[in-house]
Amino acid sequence: MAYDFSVIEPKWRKIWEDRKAFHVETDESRPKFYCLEMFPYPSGALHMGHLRNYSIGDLTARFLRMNGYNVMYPIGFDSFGMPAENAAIKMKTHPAEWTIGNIDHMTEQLKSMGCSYDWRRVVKTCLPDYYRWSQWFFLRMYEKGLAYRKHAPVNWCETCGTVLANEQVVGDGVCWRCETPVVKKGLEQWFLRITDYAEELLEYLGKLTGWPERVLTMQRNWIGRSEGVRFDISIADTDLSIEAFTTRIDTIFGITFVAVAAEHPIVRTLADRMTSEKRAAVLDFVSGISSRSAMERTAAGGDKMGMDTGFAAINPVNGARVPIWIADYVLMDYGTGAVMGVPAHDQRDFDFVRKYGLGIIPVVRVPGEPVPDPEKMESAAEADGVSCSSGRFDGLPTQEAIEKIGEWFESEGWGRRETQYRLRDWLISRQRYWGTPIPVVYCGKCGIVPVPESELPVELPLGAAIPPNGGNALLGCPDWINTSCPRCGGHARRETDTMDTFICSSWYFFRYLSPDSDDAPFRRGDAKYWMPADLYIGGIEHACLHLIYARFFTKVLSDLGLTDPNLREPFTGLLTQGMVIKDGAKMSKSLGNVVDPDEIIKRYGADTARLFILFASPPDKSLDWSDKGVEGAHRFLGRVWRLVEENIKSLASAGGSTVPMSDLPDAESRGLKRLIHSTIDRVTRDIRDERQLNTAVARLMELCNGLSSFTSRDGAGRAVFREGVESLLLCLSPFCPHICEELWEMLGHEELLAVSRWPAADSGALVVDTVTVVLQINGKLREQYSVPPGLSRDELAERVLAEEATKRRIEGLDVVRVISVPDKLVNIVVRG
RNA sequence: GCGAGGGUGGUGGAACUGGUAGACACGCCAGACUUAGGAUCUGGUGCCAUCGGCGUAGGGGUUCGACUCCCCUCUCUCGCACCA
Repeated sequence: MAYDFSVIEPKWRKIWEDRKAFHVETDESRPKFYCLEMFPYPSGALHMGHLRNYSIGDLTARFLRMNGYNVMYPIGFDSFGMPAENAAIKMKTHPAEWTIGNIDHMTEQLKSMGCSYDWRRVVKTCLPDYYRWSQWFFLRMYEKGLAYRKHAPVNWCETCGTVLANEQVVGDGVCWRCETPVVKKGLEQWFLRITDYAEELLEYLGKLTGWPERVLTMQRNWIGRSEGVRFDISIADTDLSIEAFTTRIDTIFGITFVAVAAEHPIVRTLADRMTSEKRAAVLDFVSGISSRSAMERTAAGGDKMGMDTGFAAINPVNGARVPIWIADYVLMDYGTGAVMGVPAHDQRDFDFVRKYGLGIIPVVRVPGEPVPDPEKMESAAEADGVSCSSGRFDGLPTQEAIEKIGEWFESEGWGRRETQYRLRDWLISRQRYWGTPIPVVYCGKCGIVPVPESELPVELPLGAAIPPNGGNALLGCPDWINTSCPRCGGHARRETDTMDTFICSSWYFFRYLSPDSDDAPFRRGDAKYWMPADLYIGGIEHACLHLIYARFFTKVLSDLGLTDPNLREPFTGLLTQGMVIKDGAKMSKSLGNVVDPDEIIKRYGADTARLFILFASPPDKSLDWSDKGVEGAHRFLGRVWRLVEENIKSLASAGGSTVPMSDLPDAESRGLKRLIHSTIDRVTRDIRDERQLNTAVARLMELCNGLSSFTSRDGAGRAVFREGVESLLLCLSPFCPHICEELWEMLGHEELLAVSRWPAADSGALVVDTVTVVLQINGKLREQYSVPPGLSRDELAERVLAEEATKRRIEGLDVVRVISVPDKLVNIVVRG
C-alpha cells in the first residue's frame, strides 16, 4: 500500500473531530498554554502567508499539547471591513453574503490543513453576538471619558470614502488599504483616548522580553516620547503670544526666528492685523501648503517653504526681537505647532535660514574649542557640548544646561517642563456600512446620547442596499437612522459611522476564551486562567497597528475591572513570521508569482505543504518558495511511509518495551539508540527553546536516514528499531500530523498520536564510546583520531602526541606550545 | 538621515559558551533496478590543484585558534522619516 495522503488526511481529520481530540476547557489544575494566531480576514481564500502562519501555530499547539500543557488553540475571522463592500459593488452581492461565503470556504481550507483548532470557539466579528460586545466596550469607555467626540483635522481617504486613524496612514502618507494619498479634512469624529496610555504603552515595552526587538523599536518610535519645555513667546507690539515646545531649551539663547505651522490658528489672527495685500499673500501661501497631501509635502526633497509674517517675537530670556515666519516644515499636530528657530543647533532650522537669509547664533560649543563662527558653519551642530553666549549658563554641559534652564523657566513662570508623545488619540469613526455600528444617537434636545446597554446590540441593518458609488449604505436606511431618544423619547438620529475594524481585532482573543458567554464579553475566570496569550504568531505589518491597539484594549479592560488588575499586556511572546518569497519577490497577484495553497495541498497533501514550509527556513525569516523543495519534502514523507510499511512485520513483533543501552549487544544498535535519543534531545530543544523548526526537521531526516540504513533488525536490535520508528513518528507528528497518525495506528496503537506523550531523551543513551578529536598544527587541521571521551587535558595531549601520524607531522619542527581541549582537539604550535 | 536585521557552496539554509565551516535538503554528476521513468535505491558533489593551498561581503585587529569577539569600509532587506 503506497502513501496516499488523499485518503489518510480526511480520515484522520474526521477521527480527531469525532473524538473531540482538540476540545479544550479551563482547568486550573493543569498548566496552560495559549497559542494564538492572527486571525484571517475572509478575503476569499487562504494564501501562502496564512499557510505559513498556521503551520507554525499548529506545530506549536501540538508540541505543547504532547508536552502536557492544556493548550488553547482557537481560530476566527476578522470579518468586517472595506473589501466586503467593494466586492459587493463589483459582484453585485451583499457584504454579508460575500463575507459568510468566504468564511465557509476558508473554514474548509483551514480544516484541510489539519490544524488542531477547537472549532467550537470560532469567532466571527461581523455577527451581532460578537460586535454587541464591541459596542458594550465603547459604552464603558464613553462613561469613563475614554471615548469622546471632537472636531479635528483628520486623515481622509477619497477612495475608501472614509477617515483613517494615524496608524492607518502608511508609507509616504497613503491609505494602508488602497494606497491612495491621504488628505486632511476637518471633521467631528469619535476618538479613543489611547494617549492616556502612552506612557504605560511605552514603559511596558521593556517588559515584553518575548517580543522581537524590531517590533519593540517600531512601537517605541511610534509612541515617540520626548521630554522638553513648553513655554510662551510673546509677540511684539501686540497682546498675543505663541506657545512653543522644545527638547533643547539649552539653546534658547540662539533663537533667530520663530516658525509656526500653516494651520496654526495664530496665523489667521495675525493675518487679520496685516495690510490687505500682505494678508492675501499670507492666506494664499497657507492654503497652498494645506491643500497638499502629506506625500506631496514630503516629496519636495526636504526643501523648506516659508513666509515672513512681518511680526516679531520676543525671546523671554533676553528680550531679543526675532521675526515670526510661517514654515511648511512645522507640523500642526506635533507639540504646539510652533517652534523656536535655532539654526546653529538644528539642521532643519539651519536649512531654513540658509534659504531665507536669517541669522545664526551658536550657543553650544565643543569643550576646549572656541565658539564656532556662524559664517563658516556648514551644518547645524546638533551634538551635545557646553553652553556659550548663554549668560550665566555658559560653560554648562548640554544635559546640565537643559536641566538648569528648565528649572529657571519654571521658577520664572515662563513655561513648564513636559513630556510629548507622537502617538495621537485613536480615530475610530468610519464612514462605512460594513462595520460595528457606534451605539449612540443624536437628539435635538439631549445631544449625544449613548444607547442603553439593554438595547444592545445596535444591529447593522442587513437589508441596506450598497450604493454603487461607494458611499455609506447606512445613509440610505431612514428606518434605521430615525429612532427615538433613549433619554427624552423625542426624535433622534442614529450615528451612521461605524467603528474601525481594528476595534474588532483588539479583543477577539478574549472572546475565544468564553465564546458562549451571553451576559458578558468573556468570563473573568477564563481570562484569568488563559491570559495573557503565551505565543502570538503573525505578520510584522501589524507592529504599529493591531499590536498597539490590542495592548491598549487589554489595559483598558483591566482598568474597567473586567479582568485581573495585573493583566496589563495581552501577549507574552510574539513571533513575527517572515514573508513568503518566490523568484526573489514577495508573492503577489501583480507579479504573477502566487502559489495557491489549495493546489499544493491537493497535489501533495497538507503534510507535505506544512513540512516544506517549516523546513525551508526559520519561522521569522523570509521563506523562498521552491517547487523542487516541496517535492523533496514529499519524497521524505514517502521514505518515512516505506520505513514503516516495508518493516511492519518486524516492527509489530517487536512489542513496546525498550532495551537499555547497557543491554545492547552490538555497536550498530548502540549507535542507533544514541541517534534516537540525541535526536529527541535536539528536536525538543530546537522547538521549545530556539523555535528552530527547520533544524528540527533536519534532525528528523537524519534519524530517518539512520533507521533506513540500520541492518541488525533482530532481537535487541528490533526493539531499538521500533523505538526509533516510534520516536520519529512522535517527533514528526506536530509537523505532519496525518501521516504520522496513520503509521502510528499501523504500529498497533489505539491511542491517538495527537494526544500521546512527547518522548523524553534518555540521558543514559546519550553517552558515546569514542569521540573524534582533531590534530591541528598552527591552527590548521591535520589529522583526526578516535579517543575515549572524558580524557583530561594532559591525557589527551599525551595520547595525541604519541600517535605516529602526529610524530611524522612535527618531525624536525620546534614545538613551542601544545593546546589541548578535552573531547575536541589538540593544537600544536610549531616554529621553523 | 535614524533605527532594526542580514551578507556563508550552483540554491534554500546548518555550525552549542571562539575549537573539524558547509548539517539537512534542493540541484547536478555517476551507477543500480527497470520496456521506460520527472518512481525508487547506492555513491559523489565548496573552489583551485600534483603534494598542497584557498575559502563565511572587503580590509585591519585580538587569539594557539575567529562565520563567531573588536574597529573600519562596502552592500542588501525592512521600518520610521522635516516629531522641534
